Amino acid sequence: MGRAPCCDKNNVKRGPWSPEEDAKLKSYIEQNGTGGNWIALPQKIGLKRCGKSCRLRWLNYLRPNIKHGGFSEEEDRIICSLYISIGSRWSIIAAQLPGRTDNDIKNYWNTKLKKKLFGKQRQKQGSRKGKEINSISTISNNINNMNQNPCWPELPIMQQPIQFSNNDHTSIRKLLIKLGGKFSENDQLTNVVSPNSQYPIDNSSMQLMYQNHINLISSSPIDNVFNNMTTPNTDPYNMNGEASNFTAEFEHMINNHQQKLDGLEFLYEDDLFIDKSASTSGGNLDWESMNPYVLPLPPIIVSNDGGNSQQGVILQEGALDELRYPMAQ
DNA sequence: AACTAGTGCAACCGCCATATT
DNA sequence: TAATATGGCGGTTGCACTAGT
Repeated sequence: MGRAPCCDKNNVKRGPWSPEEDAKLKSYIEQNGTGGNWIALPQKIGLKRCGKSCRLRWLNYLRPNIKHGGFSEEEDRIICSLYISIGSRWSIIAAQLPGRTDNDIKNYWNTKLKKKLFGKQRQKQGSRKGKEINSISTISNNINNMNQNPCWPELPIMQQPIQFSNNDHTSIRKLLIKLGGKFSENDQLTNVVSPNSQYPIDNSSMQLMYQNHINLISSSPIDNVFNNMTTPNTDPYNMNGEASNFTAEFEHMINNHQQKLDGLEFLYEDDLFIDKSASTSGGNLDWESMNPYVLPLPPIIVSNDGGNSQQGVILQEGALDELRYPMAQ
């Protein structure tokens, strides 16, 4: 038993919007707002459209300050780095790109960026001995698998925001809540302390940690982003174990989630840096020991008192593991 | 000129989360 | 508290357009 449809599909118009419909919807919302009820809106203004369709049309096309097409190199970098970090959370990615809609970014990724990155990789692949990638569908299947079973630990908290302002953490907040977290009263990501209390951290530290990661990608031409993931690196870790090397992150991802990477061999050729044997022999590396090499693990409070005593991001018990080891869920 | 394959994008679908009754 | 309505999101589809043959 499915749910009743939100509208009578036989009595609503579908397909492309006419300029008249656009004008009706736009002028009504500009004058009256949405009224908080999209479903009722089309009847109010005499449109034979589903409320959801109206909402989509407004958000993706009619809303003021929408940018279409013409993605800049900088936007490319941001999209790629966030996609690599958090996967296909288009709404969160869109929140970092003013004027862009999630739909636009999704389309742009699916039609251009993905091919730009993975297509290049494919070209490289073709010139190598050994494994073959025969078709674009193999690649897209691989990407789909990655989406469904994200291979890397999800660390969205520190990685997402381009700017760590005090008043705009909406998307991060939503994601955290999705992951089981909750916010303290003042609703700010400040004064966050790790469970082991070794990293008291403030906003600027968070900013720095995040930028270390994001800059690794965003400082390079976009075409090099993927190369950074797979090109052998003679010094994958720096001596301080700082979280500044994307290759290390990728290695970690592969080492810890080998079983999830079936079919992704094109990402890690035999002659690359990865010691696969070490990864499959039951030696799941502990996150804490790996972490200094990989990514700045966001310090998180595990709440034992319902989150009343401290400011910051407070995760319910169990949510921490889900955050750190999503594959185990 | 006609056909085919590829591309880009708007719109739809279905699921899940949240709000309301 | 359960049922229902609505919002929001990511995945997918359909179609117009373009390029290649």
